Amino acid sequence: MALSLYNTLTRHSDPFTPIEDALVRLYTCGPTVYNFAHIGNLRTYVFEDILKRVLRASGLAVRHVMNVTDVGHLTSDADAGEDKMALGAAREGKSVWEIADFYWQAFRADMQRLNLQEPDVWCKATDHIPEQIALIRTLEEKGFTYVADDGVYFDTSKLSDYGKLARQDLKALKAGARVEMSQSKRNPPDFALWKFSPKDKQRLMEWPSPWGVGFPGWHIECSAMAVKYLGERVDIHCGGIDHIPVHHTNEIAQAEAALGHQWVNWWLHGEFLVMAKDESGAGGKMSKSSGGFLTIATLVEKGYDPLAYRYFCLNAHYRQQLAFSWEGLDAAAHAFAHLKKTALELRKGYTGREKPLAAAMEEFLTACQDDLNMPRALASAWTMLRTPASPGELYATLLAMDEVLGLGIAAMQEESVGLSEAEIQQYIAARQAARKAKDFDQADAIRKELVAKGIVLEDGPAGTIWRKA
RNA sequence: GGCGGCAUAGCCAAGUGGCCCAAGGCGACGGUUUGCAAAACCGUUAUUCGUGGGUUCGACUCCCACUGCCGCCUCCA
Repeated sequence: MALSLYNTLTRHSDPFTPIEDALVRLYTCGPTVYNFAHIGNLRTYVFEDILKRVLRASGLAVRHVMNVTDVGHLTSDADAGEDKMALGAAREGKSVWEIADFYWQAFRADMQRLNLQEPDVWCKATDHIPEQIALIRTLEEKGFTYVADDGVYFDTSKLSDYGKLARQDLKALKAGARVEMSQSKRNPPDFALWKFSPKDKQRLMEWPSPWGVGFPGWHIECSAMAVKYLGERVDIHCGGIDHIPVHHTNEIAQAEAALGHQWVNWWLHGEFLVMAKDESGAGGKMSKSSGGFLTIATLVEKGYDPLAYRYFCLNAHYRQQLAFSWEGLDAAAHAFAHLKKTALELRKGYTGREKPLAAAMEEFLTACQDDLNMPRALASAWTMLRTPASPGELYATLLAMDEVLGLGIAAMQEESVGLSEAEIQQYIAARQAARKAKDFDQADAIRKELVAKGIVLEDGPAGTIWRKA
């Protein structure tokens, strides 16, 4: 059993070994809580959940830390742009703290609906201002910072290996720069560790610091909290692929400058969900300005089970862009419904004593451990369901696989409808009588009546059963 | 403009030198079943992997060119 993971740092897949034998220190960049998470954001969290489950299925314990970014960072680089949290607060007529709490809870609800296991530690940026200030002080003492008129900056020219994660050529970066560089920065890639509040107005969120009243820069929170909760060395740090060039690059810079040694061994990044092109030609990355903004709530309104979206994500590899389309989601929803029906059927023959089929499990786990190849793992699950074995064994195997898949097999229930079981049985009996009398018009009328109530009848060898339409 | 990635059946998507005349799912079609259905099950659905060259005994898999699409370089999962 060998787990291999693709490391952005080395650009290839390597056998994974944790620093400490049986404990994996995992840090995943969490949400900025000023709006609902869209399904593109959520794809990354599904990938991280799979990672966690595969680590556990590989016999490793995991300590998982996720941050909540509740400090109002700016909508664009440097001094331009507005505070995202303040924007949200103004939009909804609430305080920034209410906004933060509301959207954090909304995020947790989304996680629950997608069967994402919660982290062991949730940490909010605003609860860790002293830790962030302490980290900036350390950097200052070591000579990595400078104070400009609008904040304290990290001097990237002091690090010889700045940008190693993104493998960016700093000169090329300068040449291609589309953004005007903040006047106060010495080098284009320099980034703020602490920003001062504007002199003419009070910010909704600000704190005193040795350098003046203000708020922490965006990158510093993750480093400060990761060190606090996971120690000076981290096994795996994850996030979306967009974090490679800026956020994670800067996290590495500040953390390694402060610690004086390599900080994270494995960087894993999830690719984007992109919108399939529509007739108007619109498509690409999901964002508020273009390409639509779909949330779990949107999917539920349209009648999809959130887990159908999880299944949809599992059908593609996490390092591959996944094109979202309603047709694609429909296909996943059908597949998921089929799986559910199969599981409920197999469960009838399950006593709780059956063991998972060893060969099938091995094939499944091998796929999971090959850099989380869930499409292959899922394929092996479908193949397993066709192997000659007792329903109980198949169900036991499916349950074991679901430890990783997280499709909620054990919790699946026949869906309830408006009518009681006894009432439905009366309809069935009446139709049965009509059928016996060869009065098929009457039998079909009863069936039609039930369809109108959302119930479908199916005549099988064991009699007539019903299910929700 | 610079950097990176991708292109596999109607759709989604694995595979990345011989096990591939290419996994799995969805859809479609045919069959079993049914009073008719539905569901389920069985079968069929790419001799071929964007196009053109090259390397090799052998390429979907490596190299080059071309075409198309996407992402990053700016807050961003």
